[in-house]
Amino acid sequence: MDDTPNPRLVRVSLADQIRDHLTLEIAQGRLARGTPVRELEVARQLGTSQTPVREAFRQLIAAGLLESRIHVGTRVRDLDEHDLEETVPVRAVLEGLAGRYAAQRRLPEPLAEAHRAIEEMRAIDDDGDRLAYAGASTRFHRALVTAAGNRSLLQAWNALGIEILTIVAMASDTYPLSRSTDDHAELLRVIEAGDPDAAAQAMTEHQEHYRPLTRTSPADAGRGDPTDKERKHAG
Amino acid sequence: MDDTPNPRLVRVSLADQIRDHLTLEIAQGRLARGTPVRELEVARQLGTSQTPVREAFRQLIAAGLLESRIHVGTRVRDLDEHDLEETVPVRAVLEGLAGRYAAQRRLPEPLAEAHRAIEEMRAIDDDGDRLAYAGASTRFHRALVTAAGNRSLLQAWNALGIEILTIVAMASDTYPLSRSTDDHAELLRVIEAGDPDAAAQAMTEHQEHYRPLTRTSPADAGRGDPTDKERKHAG
DNA sequence: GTGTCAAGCATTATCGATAATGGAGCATCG
DNA sequence: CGATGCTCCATTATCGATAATGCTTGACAC
Repeated sequence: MDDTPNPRLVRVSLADQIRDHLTLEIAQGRLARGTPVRELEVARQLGTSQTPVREAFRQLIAAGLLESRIHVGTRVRDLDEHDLEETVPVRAVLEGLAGRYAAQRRLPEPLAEAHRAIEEMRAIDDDGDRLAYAGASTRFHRALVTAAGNRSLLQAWNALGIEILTIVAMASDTYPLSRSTDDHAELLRVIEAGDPDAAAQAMTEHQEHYRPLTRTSPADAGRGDPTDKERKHAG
Repeated sequence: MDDTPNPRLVRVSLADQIRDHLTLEIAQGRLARGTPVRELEVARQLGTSQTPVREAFRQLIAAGLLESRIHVGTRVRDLDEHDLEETVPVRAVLEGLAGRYAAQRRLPEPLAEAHRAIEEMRAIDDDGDRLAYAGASTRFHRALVTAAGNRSLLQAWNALGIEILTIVAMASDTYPLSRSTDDHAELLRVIEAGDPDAAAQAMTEHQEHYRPLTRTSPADAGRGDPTDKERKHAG
């Protein structure tokens, strides 16, 4: 029923592998924005048939990394800082809600998974594998959203395609990893302390860390984004 | 780029038709909870091949209406009141955020679409086609979320599978339609008035209307759901 | 010069068939 | 008797091929 099972146990389908492959191609710039991607062409390159490629495309379209017009073609979406930043207020309200529930319920399994993710983060140096770090970070956040024990919440959060956005963001930025790990550990501590209001606030404010990460052009700073105002309402 | 294009213009794929067909079968009780549904069997019944059925299954799994175990089988998920009620706080925070943005931006197109949806609602009597009403209601809410002008927000909201849940909920309940239409019209009025705080609050509180709709067993009332507390934080 | 139409083309959408997988039940071993 | 391994079966996952569609281009009429 959980549509995001433990990746260490499942994740065998060709579709998922193809999705991850394309994600990396895009994140690391080998597939430029606007480039057309054709199902059959990708299938040929990767030695599969069209079917799993098609499923991968669907996932990437849902995540906003590709765009497609019916019977015309699919291409790499022009994903800019604005797109990444747009997710911040949405994550803020969703994860704020998740923090509140998580602190109330403190489900052992997801919290244990969050701890494991942090261990994984700690094992990566500041100049270590940023890609692996992105994966651990995503796993941490997903664990906390899972800890809320609300299926719909997880569903909405999953739809944001955080893995993919995190990979895209981390592929180009240089946020200090060790500090990020400390931030995450603190977050988990607050949740485990069990104060829902504090947890909600901490989770919401944590999103602030991701904002500068997605802002590479100073021009973006002045845009009239109502996020800050929203944030105080989000938890 | 909008992954929810105007249904009056597109919506031709077999996959979507199959998805809607199965949704109705489930909502109207012809497919009971726990019933196994097989890709090839559905394909045979509907006179298509496995491929579009497969895509429909994916959508329904994402929406929580089906559940599937790899290489084992897919069946109708046991969707109870709790599942429906679970979506309420998530919708509350998302639509609260949407209301805030919508009031700030007041994008003409989505708001016009919201007005059209209300006209469609008004055209349906209290004892009219509840299914058509469910569609109009969903279109209204989607229009408002679209009016927020935040792609990620729409993405997360879409993932909740509101169409489907609304159909499921309305298939069995008897909420007075005319009153519901008035509620929606008032919501739109507040947004068009342009006060972000008021709009956010109105949207969030509107979810309260859906709560009793999903509560058929009094036993649910006492469950320790933190939603009420959350609501005041959600906008 | 501009609008309209049709044919060709690129691409996705769908199809029917085959391969691969996990589970259930039976036989066998300890 | 209980545990273990094997075989068969149901079902999904994948495949290769074909059908259908929307766009583009160029001819042609006005």
